[in-house]
Amino acid sequence: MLTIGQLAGYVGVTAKAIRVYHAKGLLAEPDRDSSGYRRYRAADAVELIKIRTLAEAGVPLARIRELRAGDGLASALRQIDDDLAARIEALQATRARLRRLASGRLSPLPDEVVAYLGRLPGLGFSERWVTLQSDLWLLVFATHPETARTNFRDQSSMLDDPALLAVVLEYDRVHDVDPHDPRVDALASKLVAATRARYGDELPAYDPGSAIPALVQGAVNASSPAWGRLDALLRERLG
Amino acid sequence: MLTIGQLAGYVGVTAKAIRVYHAKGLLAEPDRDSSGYRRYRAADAVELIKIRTLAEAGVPLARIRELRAGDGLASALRQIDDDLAARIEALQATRARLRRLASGRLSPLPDEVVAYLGRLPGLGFSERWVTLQSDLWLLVFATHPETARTNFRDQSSMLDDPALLAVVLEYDRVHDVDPHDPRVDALASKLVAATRARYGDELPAYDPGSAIPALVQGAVNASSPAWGRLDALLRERLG
DNA sequence: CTGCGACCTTGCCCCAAGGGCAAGGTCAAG
DNA sequence: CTTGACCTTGCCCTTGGGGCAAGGTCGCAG
Repeated sequence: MLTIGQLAGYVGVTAKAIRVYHAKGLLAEPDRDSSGYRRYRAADAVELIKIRTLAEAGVPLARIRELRAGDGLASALRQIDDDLAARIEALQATRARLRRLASGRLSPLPDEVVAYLGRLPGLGFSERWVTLQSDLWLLVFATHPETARTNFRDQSSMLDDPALLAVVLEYDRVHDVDPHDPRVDALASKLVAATRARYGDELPAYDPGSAIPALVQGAVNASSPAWGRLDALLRERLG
Repeated sequence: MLTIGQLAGYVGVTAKAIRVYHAKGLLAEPDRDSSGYRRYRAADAVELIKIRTLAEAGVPLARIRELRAGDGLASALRQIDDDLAARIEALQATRARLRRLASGRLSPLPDEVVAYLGRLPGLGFSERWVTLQSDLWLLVFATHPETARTNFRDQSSMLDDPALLAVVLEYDRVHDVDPHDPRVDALASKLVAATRARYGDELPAYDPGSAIPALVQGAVNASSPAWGRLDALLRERLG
């Protein structure tokens, strides 16, 4: 007949854990010897091993108790197995993300982006615009390292075309006007035309599984009612 | 500028979690607007994504804070990655164990073992012996389903040889005698002779990575001083 | 202007699955 | 007989939040 410490040692758990299983009704309390010590038999070890197997699979203790009481065991086991498979996959995905986090430089931004941001004030952009652009590229480079550079070059090259530059500058400027000012509507038309000229009917798509475009646009819209309206107009007209 | 709920929604966490990260010093408190609401910028989203990536990898929040404060980041990330790999393997092992638990019948014991246990009282074995045997095979079948049957047939077939049966019966009987009674010593000699005759110098080995033999023998020894001494003598002479 | 519902704020208590410690009883060995 | 290693119960501590209360705010509709 085993003491609690021996049982714990053999099965590889702590005595405290065994007491917890007793307290939660997972494992039946064994008989006590004359001095009040719990005395276990090998059958208890079998039960304990089963409990640990389930617990290590991440099954909550309360659920383990139910399983041991009632039946429906087989289907529950199948579900636990599926769950376990999902968790393994999730961990592998996390691991991949972590690798990217480790390899991608954690320091702020690529030099070419820093240079781009430095040019903006000289071209007439507001400080607010610079901050917004900095935030945007920070986010995009952090979350889509593979495609960020291509996207960035595409976007930043717009400043080399004086006509496009003027449109973008106007975007910056309408921040503070009334949302229903006719300039907002006019700017929307110009942006639609410029976009069609640049990309045709095939708009460049971000990773559809990502919330980043929504995040960026949400931040932009929230900072000015005029920009919010502008965004609505563009959505409507570009479909 | 984002509110806490928007940030939470975009990154896929709850607002409460973000507040917790603030409280634990993981994420800097952002500026408040005029009504006291927290207002976030895209850079905060980047930080939050990094924090979540680490948290999902199982890194404790306290550790994440240290990592973000001090450096030694690269080696820490490598270690976290190793850790993650280990956890994935452990889960896969657990899954395999779970499968065995599901496929192996959970109901007590194979019929042939039940039949064997039923024969024991008629052969002259004590109730204690029957209990012990039941416990033993329960454990062995639960933990070593592949080899249990072979082991069991080997052991149970001993009862078919009248000479061996007598020795095993005597094992049962010496339970209550004094450990230094000469019968213990004599029985040890008989057991050594019988073992040598049956197996030669090559003793049958259990899975060496398992604690089951120790568990069973520990339970046996603990139940009687005479059996404890018998075990010591056998180890000495066979070991 | 006044709702209304959806948001935000802080503060508090609650959960799982034990860990750790205290205060006392027990056991085996020297 | 003492010592050290066990055992007993009871209580508080931890992690990563969840949930609720009580109150302040927001934007929109009537």
